[in-house]
Amino acid sequence: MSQVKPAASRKTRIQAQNEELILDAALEVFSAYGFRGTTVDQIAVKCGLSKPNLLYYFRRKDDIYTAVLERTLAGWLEPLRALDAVGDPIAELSNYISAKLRMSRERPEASRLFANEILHGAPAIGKFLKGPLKTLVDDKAAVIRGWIADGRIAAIDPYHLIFAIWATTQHYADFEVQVRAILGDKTDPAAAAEHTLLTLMMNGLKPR
Amino acid sequence: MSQVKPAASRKTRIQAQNEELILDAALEVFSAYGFRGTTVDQIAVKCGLSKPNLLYYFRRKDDIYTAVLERTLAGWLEPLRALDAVGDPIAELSNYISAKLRMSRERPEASRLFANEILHGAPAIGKFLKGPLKTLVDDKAAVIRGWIADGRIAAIDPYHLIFAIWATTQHYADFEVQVRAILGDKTDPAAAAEHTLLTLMMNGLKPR
DNA sequence: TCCGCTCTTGACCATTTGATCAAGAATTAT
DNA sequence: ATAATTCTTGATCAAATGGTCAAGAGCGGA
Repeated sequence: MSQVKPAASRKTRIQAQNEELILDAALEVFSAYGFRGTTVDQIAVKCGLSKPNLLYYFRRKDDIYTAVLERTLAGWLEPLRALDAVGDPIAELSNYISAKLRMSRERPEASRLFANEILHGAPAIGKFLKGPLKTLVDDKAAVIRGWIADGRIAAIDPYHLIFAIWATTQHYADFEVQVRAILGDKTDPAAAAEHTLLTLMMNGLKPR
Repeated sequence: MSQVKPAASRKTRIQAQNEELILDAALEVFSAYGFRGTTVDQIAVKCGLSKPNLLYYFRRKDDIYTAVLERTLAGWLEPLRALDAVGDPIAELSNYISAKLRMSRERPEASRLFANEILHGAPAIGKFLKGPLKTLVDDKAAVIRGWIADGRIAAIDPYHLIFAIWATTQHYADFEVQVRAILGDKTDPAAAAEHTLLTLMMNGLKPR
């Protein structure tokens, strides 16, 4: 009786290593094809493991999916968390927009993974949306409302402002093929996008 | 030799009727579950036909999908087409935003269908994006550029302005569950959303 | 009414795919 | 070294699913 729960013991080196391999591959595949559109075998091939081996680490396809979501979720909200009530409103919001645009450019798969999940009714992260996410947004909406009360930015519904920022920034990841189709993938649209969005929103937020 | 191509003859009453039934059902199911996530049987059940009967009208699942896309595509760009170079810029753009928001509210399935298609690389409408859509957007971008040249609105990249409008308005359809999770589905967010977006953008577009 | 065409469906097929399992290979701890 | 544990995989299964087919039911025009 050395241990009450040996099953929950520390992870092996190989375990940690392979789980990371799997989750990296899974993010790519799930974000590209969605949950139903992805086969376990695709993930296995992408990370160089056999299908049964992959299922040794994650018993069900579903487990891989939720694991990827959870791992990605953690960092996703960081920029919003950083929105500081004490800072200058325009600078804070500009920073937030820039950070979100950067994430769209650097981690488009993460954005697409969430987009797909939510688009299909958020079967796996529905509770997260109504819980932690709502809490965070409520919190930051209060911050923005404070700025409005102080007359530092225009009077605008904070929730819809946040939605507008999410929508415009994530658009460049989620709808990338459309953006490329229209802009003709000559230049990286990132710079122009950032300038345009910041101009539009910051100008739009200036107090009356 | 009465007819050279009898195969391409007029549609039967039953044919027209059932094809509509099928496409209506298919829009609902495809928009909710995506292409791979949808089974032919789901569509058949939803419209009350047997699976083989459904496949009598559309030989392959793919055919149903593209038919739905095409039928929906037609009306989708109407609001943008209506953007009139002769009208008042602020009024024209406000109308456009309002129209897009209305579509998000009244036909969210259509929005989600496209969102899913584009999110997954637009395998079925890629050519449409690079062709007709790009042409239309180029055209309207020129209109907006004209307004800017005349000093009637602020100098903003027209393409990214259009993207911003698409993103913010379609967000309410594509990410509906998230919006509801955060707002708590007590009230229809439509009114507040419209007011916020119009304020933000029109204020943001006022000439320097 | 009768004939040809359209429409409908139960049964069936082949493939894909998530998941299992037993047996062997590799690692780790003692 | 060697026993115990962890990893790995070929073979295999059952269910789901896109699609076919032949035969019968229904409809419309002459």
